Amino acid sequence: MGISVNQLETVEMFKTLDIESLSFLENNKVCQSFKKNKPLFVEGSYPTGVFCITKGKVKVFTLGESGKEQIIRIASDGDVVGFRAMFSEEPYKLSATTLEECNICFIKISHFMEQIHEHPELLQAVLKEISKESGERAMFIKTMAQKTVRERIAIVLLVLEDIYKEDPINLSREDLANFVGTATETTIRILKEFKEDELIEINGRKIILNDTNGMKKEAGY
Amino acid sequence: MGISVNQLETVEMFKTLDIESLSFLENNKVCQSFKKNKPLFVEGSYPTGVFCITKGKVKVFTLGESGKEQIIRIASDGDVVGFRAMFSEEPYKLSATTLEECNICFIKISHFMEQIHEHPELLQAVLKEISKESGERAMFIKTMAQKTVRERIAIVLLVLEDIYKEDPINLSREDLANFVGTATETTIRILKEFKEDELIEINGRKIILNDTNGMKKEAGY
DNA sequence: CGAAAGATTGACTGAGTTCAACTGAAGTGG
DNA sequence: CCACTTCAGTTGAACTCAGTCAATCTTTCG
Repeated sequence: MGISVNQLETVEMFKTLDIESLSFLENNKVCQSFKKNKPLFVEGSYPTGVFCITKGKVKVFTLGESGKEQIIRIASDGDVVGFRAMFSEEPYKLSATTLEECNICFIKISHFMEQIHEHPELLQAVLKEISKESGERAMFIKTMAQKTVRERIAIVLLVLEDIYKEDPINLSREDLANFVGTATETTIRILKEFKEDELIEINGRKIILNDTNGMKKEAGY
Repeated sequence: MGISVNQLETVEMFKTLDIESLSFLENNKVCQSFKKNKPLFVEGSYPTGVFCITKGKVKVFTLGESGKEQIIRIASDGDVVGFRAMFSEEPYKLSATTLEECNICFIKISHFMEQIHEHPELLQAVLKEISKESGERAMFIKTMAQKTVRERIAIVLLVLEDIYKEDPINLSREDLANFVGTATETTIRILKEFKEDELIEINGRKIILNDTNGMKKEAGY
């Protein structure tokens, strides 16, 4: 834990900030290393600040009555999580947990809001981010309602490819299933088919996409 | 069509505005009466302004490949639709169509943005609105992924009860199905069961909720 | 009044869930 | 370092919820 410099530069949402306000945030952040499977925040509690991921992956999810997680988003380096609840003035509707070891900078609400009020371009960036998010979620609703499980698995693999970039996709089968919105067993069965069709390679829990175009066909676009 | 006064007072999002900026919007709005089934905007096109509903209901939806609509929201008197795309600087991801005869005030982007920049409280209200929307959509994703069709129909009926208030719910079976994310036939069958269990009354296409608590049980809360 | 659209019902089918058993990998403590 | 536990991953089989198709009935509206 501690204060360190020049970590927020990589944060997408802060790209539009001038040096002055960026360094204000830099000076007021608290950076911390998180082990795997550590919660950043839990649905129902109230936000105290925002989390900027500088290294690692975080799952953002919500629990159903049965205790089953629905993953809404996998956040990665350069992403900010937990800012939505700040502006809706509600408790968190979602929880966030690290998927691997992470470096995360925490910025207190008061400091973040201070910069927002002084720097309209940050507000603009936040508004744009939340607007995009809301639009993507509408599309996700449609996907859930209209696509088969097979198509949804293909879609999620394509989304994850973007997030994991060069690296193989590295999620438990259960997390994968909870992102797709299906049973773990179904996920495993369909992954096996994709492997047999040479769309992916499987090394233990790691998945490598071999044929992005083929996968897009599976996704039904 | 034409200009008329004091219509925007009923718009929830403008409640925080002072008289001065409200009257600016009043003076720059264009009010229009829309017949049933008229599109306000279509996904893929670019926003030119926002739509304030002063009378009537509007469905906000997106089309799947098969041509099936997924309804994301039913907007009503006092709601503003079509502002999300303005801030994400993208084309519309959703379409909006009137469900009945509507009175709708249109405010051009330039006028809306002008007020936003001059009146931070409007920006605050917009940000809050979009944040809430995004949170609700995350919950909707979970509902789609984890709830049975029967539960989802109950949930949608409860949502619609809030929107239609005193009036009976008045949607086609197809629209209802497209909100729930299911087939029309399934919707009809389950509505019949709810009627037999005396949770609802059915008069043609109109539905009256008799037993809100019973319906909440069906919704699984 | 007649046509067209929307609502309803029945029969059938199949995608995906659930349950149960088994395998393999990864820790963990003696 | 190995035996033991534990958890993730995998496979099989049975079952069921919900979708599809087709026919019919009802309402709406020109």
